[in-house]
Amino acid sequence: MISQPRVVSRSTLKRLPLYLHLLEKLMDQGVENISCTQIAQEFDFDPTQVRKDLETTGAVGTARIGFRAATLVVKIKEFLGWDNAHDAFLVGAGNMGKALLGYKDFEKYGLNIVAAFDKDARKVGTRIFNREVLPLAKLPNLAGRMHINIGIVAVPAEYAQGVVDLMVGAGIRAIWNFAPAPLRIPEGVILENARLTQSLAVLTNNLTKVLRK
Amino acid sequence: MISQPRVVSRSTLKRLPLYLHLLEKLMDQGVENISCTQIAQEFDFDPTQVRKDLETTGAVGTARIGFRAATLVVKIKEFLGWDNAHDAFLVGAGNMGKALLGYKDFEKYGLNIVAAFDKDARKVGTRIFNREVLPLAKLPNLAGRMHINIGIVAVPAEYAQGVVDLMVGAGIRAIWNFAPAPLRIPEGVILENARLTQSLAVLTNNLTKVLRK
DNA sequence: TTTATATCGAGAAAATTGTATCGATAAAAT
DNA sequence: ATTTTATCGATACAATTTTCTCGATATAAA
Repeated sequence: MISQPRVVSRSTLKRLPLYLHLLEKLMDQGVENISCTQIAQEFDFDPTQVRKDLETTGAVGTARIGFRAATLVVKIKEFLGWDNAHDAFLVGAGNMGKALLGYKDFEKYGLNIVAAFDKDARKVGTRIFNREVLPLAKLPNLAGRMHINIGIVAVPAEYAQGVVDLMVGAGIRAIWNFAPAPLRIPEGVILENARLTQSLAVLTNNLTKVLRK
Repeated sequence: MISQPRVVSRSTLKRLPLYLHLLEKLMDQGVENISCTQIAQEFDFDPTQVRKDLETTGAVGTARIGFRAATLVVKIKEFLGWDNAHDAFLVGAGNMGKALLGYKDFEKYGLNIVAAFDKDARKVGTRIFNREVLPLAKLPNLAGRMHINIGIVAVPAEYAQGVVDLMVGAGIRAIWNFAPAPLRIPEGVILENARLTQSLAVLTNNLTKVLRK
């Protein structure tokens, strides 16, 4: 088992889940082997690009056959860190927070939201999708005791930095941010922004261009 | 007024909303002018990159002063098509659909979700954030009459393609997809995927790397 | 008034990412 | 058994994106 300190591009990393979804769908349909060409066709990608992406996961295929779907799924999951569940805390039990708590598929992707926090006393004590909403003040203690590595930020922009500081202070190593705010984090902590507005920007800009014609 | 058929990179398009959020925050604080250097510092970007991004919107700055925040906001919004509201239909009144319906800020970004649709008879007729859930069968007729350009797909993966086909048939020009499924669309229709799993993949892969150390 | 400094704008250079080519190989067809 | 075809894996090439460099300009300081 070789553990390479590979340099993976963000682009590759973002394509891998697409392949994974497709592979799972195809496996449900009984497909056993799949070629890069097929995958590429599905997404309108270049076959070589797909091959390179798969290469980074360490998967090997055979000529004329392609890759074994089952092996590929395992390899991609391993590579993404989706083979071992990561426990996560979520802060902000608003709409976005609720949607995330209700998103069943996260488990498949190795993410396990074990508790939700909110500073609003009215929300504290309620249950959302079978997880109790706890007071924010309890986060630091619990995060340490439960060895939580991932913190999900689903609060309004103005509170986001405060929540992040609390999380980082509690030893959380990775922040998944849904708030539209630039966040400051110390060296060594991972920050990933999941911003809908970025995606929306691409959509509306393209639409505007098309409509102008 | 010059209407340039500019070639904008996706990357630039995705950074623009970040600048916009920051600008709005700074304007609230009374800031009138801002330099690319300042913006760059906030996000850890290269100042030149910020300057180039802003250039694509047609904004012009002055040496030693920077850009007028108010002008910049207008320019970015214009460029992204966020100055005129686009009406949108949403299909899928599940968790993700509800979260999107409850996301007040979309209005600020020129997106106005005017109706929600679902095929589940139990959901039809209920109201979510002040919008009635309508039967899916009514979508084509209504979309045409109301000149809807944007369709938001928030259904499980297996129904996504069917919903998209319905939308496209109803004259919808742009699809914002939240389902983890590859979608087929005809030439001329815009497809933008807003997939959380991609963002999650980047996060967990990085976290795995850090934890292995 | 003169000098220093911050910033823009434009173009060149570097880095990254994506695409094309080609030999090797394994299965299928002849 | 031989030829054909699909595919992998590696490498070279092209395009795109980011970063660097530099002259021009507007304000502030001396």
